[in-house]
Amino acid sequence: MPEQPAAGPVTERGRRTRERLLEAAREVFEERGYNDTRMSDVAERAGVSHGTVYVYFESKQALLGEVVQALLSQIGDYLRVGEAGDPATRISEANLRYLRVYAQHDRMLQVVEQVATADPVFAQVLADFRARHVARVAEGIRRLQTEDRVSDALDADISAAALSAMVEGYARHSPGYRADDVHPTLTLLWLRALGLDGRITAD
Amino acid sequence: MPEQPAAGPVTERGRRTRERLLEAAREVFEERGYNDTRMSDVAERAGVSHGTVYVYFESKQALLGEVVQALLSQIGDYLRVGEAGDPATRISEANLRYLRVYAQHDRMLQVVEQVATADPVFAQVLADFRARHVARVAEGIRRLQTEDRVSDALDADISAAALSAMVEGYARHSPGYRADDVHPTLTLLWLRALGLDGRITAD
Amino acid sequence: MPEQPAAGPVTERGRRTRERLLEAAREVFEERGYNDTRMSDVAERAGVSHGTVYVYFESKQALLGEVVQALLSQIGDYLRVGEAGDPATRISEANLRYLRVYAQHDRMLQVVEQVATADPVFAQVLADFRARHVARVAEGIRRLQTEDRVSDALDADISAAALSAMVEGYARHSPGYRADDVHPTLTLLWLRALGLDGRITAD
Amino acid sequence: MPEQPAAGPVTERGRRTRERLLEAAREVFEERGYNDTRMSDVAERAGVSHGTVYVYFESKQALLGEVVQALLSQIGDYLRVGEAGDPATRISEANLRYLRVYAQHDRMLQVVEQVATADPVFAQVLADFRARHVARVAEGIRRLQTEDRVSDALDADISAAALSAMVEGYARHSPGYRADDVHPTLTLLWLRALGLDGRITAD
DNA sequence: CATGAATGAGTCTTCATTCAT
DNA sequence: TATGAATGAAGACTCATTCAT
Repeated sequence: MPEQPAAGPVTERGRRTRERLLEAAREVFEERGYNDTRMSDVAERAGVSHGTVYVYFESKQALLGEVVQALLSQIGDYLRVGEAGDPATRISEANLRYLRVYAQHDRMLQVVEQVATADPVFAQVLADFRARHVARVAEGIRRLQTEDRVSDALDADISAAALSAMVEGYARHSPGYRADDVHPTLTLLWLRALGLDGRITAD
Repeated sequence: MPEQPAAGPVTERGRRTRERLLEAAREVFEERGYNDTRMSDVAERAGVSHGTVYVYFESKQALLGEVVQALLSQIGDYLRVGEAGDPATRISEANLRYLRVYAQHDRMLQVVEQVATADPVFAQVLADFRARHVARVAEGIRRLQTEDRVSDALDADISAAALSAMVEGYARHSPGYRADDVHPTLTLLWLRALGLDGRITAD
Repeated sequence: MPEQPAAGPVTERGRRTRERLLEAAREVFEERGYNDTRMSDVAERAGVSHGTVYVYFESKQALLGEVVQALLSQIGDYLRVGEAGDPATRISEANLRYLRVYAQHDRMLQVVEQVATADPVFAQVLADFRARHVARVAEGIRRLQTEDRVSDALDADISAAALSAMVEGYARHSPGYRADDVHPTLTLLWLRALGLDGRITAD
Repeated sequence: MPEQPAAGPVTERGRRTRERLLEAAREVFEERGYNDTRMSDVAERAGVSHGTVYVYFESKQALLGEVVQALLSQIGDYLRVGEAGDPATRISEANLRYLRVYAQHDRMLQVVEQVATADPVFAQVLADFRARHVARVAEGIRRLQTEDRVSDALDADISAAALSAMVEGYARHSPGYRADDVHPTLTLLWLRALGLDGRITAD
């Protein structure tokens, strides 16, 4: 009966407490950032004693790890757009979703980045997440290049990284943007950059 | 940004010590991030005693403030491109500079961002810096729109923010990129997005 | 020594759980020492849940108390040598047993001593145990002095304490000794010190 | 100007504070044992703030380390007896010194042993100290065997360990003994055990 | 009997900052 | 100006113990 560290809760009550702690942690991390959050803040927010946090999470870092994992998986799911429709539509939809989900998780993503600056593990998690996203975009661009719908003059990987960064960066640095308002322009930029906006290109 | 202590150093020796401390601070902040840097690390790196740092800087935050101020002003100067040449050339040149200077100050910029997450003052400094940059880009776009060289379908402010974010975001998330290698693709994307690449547009 | 909780276990199952806990405690105490042993370690080793330990033992200290009580009584029994035979033989046999039993319970005895350093109750238990042993030895010496087989120049109590300490101390500080190997020398020293080795003494 | 951890104090004031801390630590460790001593106890006893302790010692363990080192070196010096005089006199003198120094450092030695039970580093330090002592005694016995003044029937190493343990063990387990009172008996036992008491031996 | 969730007192340790010299 | 000794607030983490189920 060896106990794994922070083994999952067995009873329903335990499950709920753990859930409450994760939610509380997400909230408090968002409000104060990682460094300025005390474990007891999280406990208090969850309505439990501060020792209880350590029943479910090995350390502050581990707690953040679980919050981040949940967040990224949630975001990842939301971002996955079906293969249906023409490229422009798919891109448009993807951008809209990105802008929406980013607006929603604004603060928490900032916090993860903050931690990643000083912690290689989180830096890797974030880099991987981003890399997967970019890889999907690059794949799409390559397919369009095969079909001669996107110019081969563009490096698919760099373009994917750049266009993804454009949307992420816009979202990150424009606090309080309204996804539905900015989405048309961003998508238009994206499509025109790739030459997918119906214009006749010279190359 | 926090102000300097009472007055700058008067003697030459003092001036040099202060300079050494600023340089040491920049180095150590880059290596360990803000939070993980101890004032004594900075002192040690500068070859002075622990308490000496406080002779020149009121607090750790003030020290960072001065480092950042110097950094941003240096970057700002470097980024200012002349008004000469056609738009494409100017944009190309601006992007190249941005990619180069970002590569150079990679870490320190990350660190500032890290701090900005938890400190409104630095957040503002960074936001202002970015806003000035974006405003200049937006101004350029608007001028081109006036001249009918850029479609009015694009919102100038959003476009400026997005394209700036594209370059900055690419630089930020692509560790070890070579400015000269990625620059053509990024500039091409930018120009095509604005319709400045010589292609005949449909709108 | 702390007393047992309200009453011993009533069911057979309870008796077995209790036994398992005692054995687990002995093992874990030996492995990690008292302070570094967590109650949950004991529970885990015994294959029961965390809280179960408190069903049978009032506290960590009480648990140790029972382990020690069992240990000392077991050792005490083993050490009791019959009155038969000449003194030299009896002493030889006693030493052999001591060396053997000490080797066996090496760690646990160290642990008790460790605790005794900070806990007067255990210090007393240990002192009493030792005192009983020494008293028996002293009694033997006094008898031999009465019979003029041991010089009156030796203080019986001090000698008893010293010779007992010699064997115990040897055992304690010579990790991995082989009882059968060192026993002859130790016994010889003991006998000669008392003048029981057949040599003609001058006094 | 790389700072070694806990670099030695530079000023006289620092030297004195460090000294006071070491003395305070020795006292408090003796009074409460290692585990029950809080760093703030030491600080308080030394009349400084609790943070100051960490200016001079890296950790609680390191602090104990220094106390022990000082103690053992002090004891070691005191124990070294000159080569002058006949063996019996030298042994007598050595025992007297041992009993005296042990009585003096009673508690602290116990504490070290307590810690050694759970900490291999201290266990080693103690073992080494003891081994050096025993080695010196064994060397003496071997010399006497060469000169035919001690029987070859005795294993020199075992005898040395045993007789040393006899004195140490007596000292350890007889709280409040008076060195001058018990010394004659202990020395007599030692000498007779080795056959150095002027009696004619049979072997 | 057994479980495991919950508690909270207890401490070490860090480090920005102050200050006497 | 420079030093380095001293401070003390702050916070993560441990674990014996309790208790509702």
